[in-house]
Amino acid sequence: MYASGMSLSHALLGLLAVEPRSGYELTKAFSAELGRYAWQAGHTSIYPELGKLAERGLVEITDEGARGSRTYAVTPDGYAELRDWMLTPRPPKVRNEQVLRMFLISALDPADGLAVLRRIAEYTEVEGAELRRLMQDAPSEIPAGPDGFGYLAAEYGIRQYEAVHGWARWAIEKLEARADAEPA
Amino acid sequence: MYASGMSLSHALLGLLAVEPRSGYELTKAFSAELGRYAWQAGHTSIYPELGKLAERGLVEITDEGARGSRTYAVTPDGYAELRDWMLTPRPPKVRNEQVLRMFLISALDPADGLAVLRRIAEYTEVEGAELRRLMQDAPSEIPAGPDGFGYLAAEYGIRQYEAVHGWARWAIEKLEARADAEPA
DNA sequence: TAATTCATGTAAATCGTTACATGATTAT
DNA sequence: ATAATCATGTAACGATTTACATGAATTA
Repeated sequence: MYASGMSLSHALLGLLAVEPRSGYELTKAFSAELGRYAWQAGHTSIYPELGKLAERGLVEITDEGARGSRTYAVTPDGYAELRDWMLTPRPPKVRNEQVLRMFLISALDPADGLAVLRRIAEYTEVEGAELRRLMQDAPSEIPAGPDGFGYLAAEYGIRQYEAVHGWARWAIEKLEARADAEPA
Repeated sequence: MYASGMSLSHALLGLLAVEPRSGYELTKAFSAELGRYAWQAGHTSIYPELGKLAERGLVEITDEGARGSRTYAVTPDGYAELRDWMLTPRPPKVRNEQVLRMFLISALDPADGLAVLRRIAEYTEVEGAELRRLMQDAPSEIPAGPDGFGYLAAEYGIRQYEAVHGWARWAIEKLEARADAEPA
């Protein structure tokens, strides 16, 4: 039933399964951690997709508030669809510009490659430190309800930045060693 | 000039900057590490994109071989475009189903969430071990030329798997602690 | 009252995937 | 001979982005 480009629908089902929200609030979620590490989407794809999910009975409008806002929640069918997608392994599909740049570093001449690596090492350090600072004030257990989401995500981000930072430093060392060995 | 969904063109420029190749060989590169961690693409998008890059003078055909195969190489303009893309920071765009699943774990009930996490912990261990085994036979310096590419990529993959594995084990512990604290 | 934020939408263009299609060369 | 691999392409459909558009409620 599902073609494979359709993860937006599952992202929406997942967010709504955590907590009912409006299209506007969903849009904000995508511009936070979710969009940063996992899946990005703008309101122009979110609103039509909510309509399709509602047509298929996977979400429903549970509340209408000020300024025409509509709160959506997952239906039992929607939760079943989400659960199936989460538990069924599928061949992973990836599209990450940042990682693409890392892979293409060896296509540049060494000086340019080093410049790119140094920038990566720097921003991963800055961003990682910021996330770590945020997590210090957080509780030591996964919060129940909606906040558990951000908790898992933040820790993922920290470890992600640390890994990329370590890799960049490793690559810089390797590249510098090669530059020393074969001088231009 | 460039709209932002256009990283395929830069992936192609990068691969061709490392080494001239045919569309068929480029397609194979995308089904290896590149497609696994950074950017996936099939031959049906690669061939038309090569045509467009050639029209714009960023790549050129340098050889035609058996079975109608055409070898492409980057032109100086193409290298300039690649360099600019590599060195100019842009807001990152991410789309990764695997990571999306990780983020949505707290949307499932704890038993399902644990099942997903355990699968993640397992496959990251298996895949990481396999890559590490491959890297043991590799030289201790970045190989010059085309092989440098795979070297950087493999090390990236190893660190990536380790990071996700560590995160999954951390999350499993946290979830189990919560399950103990608030029994159903 | 002016600016900002909240809140939703449509249309055109671009991009990507799936399905379909063809034929040459090499290995068994 | 047959199967597998090499090598390229097109067309239809689906997904995504960019640009355009509107208006209500809140804050300064």
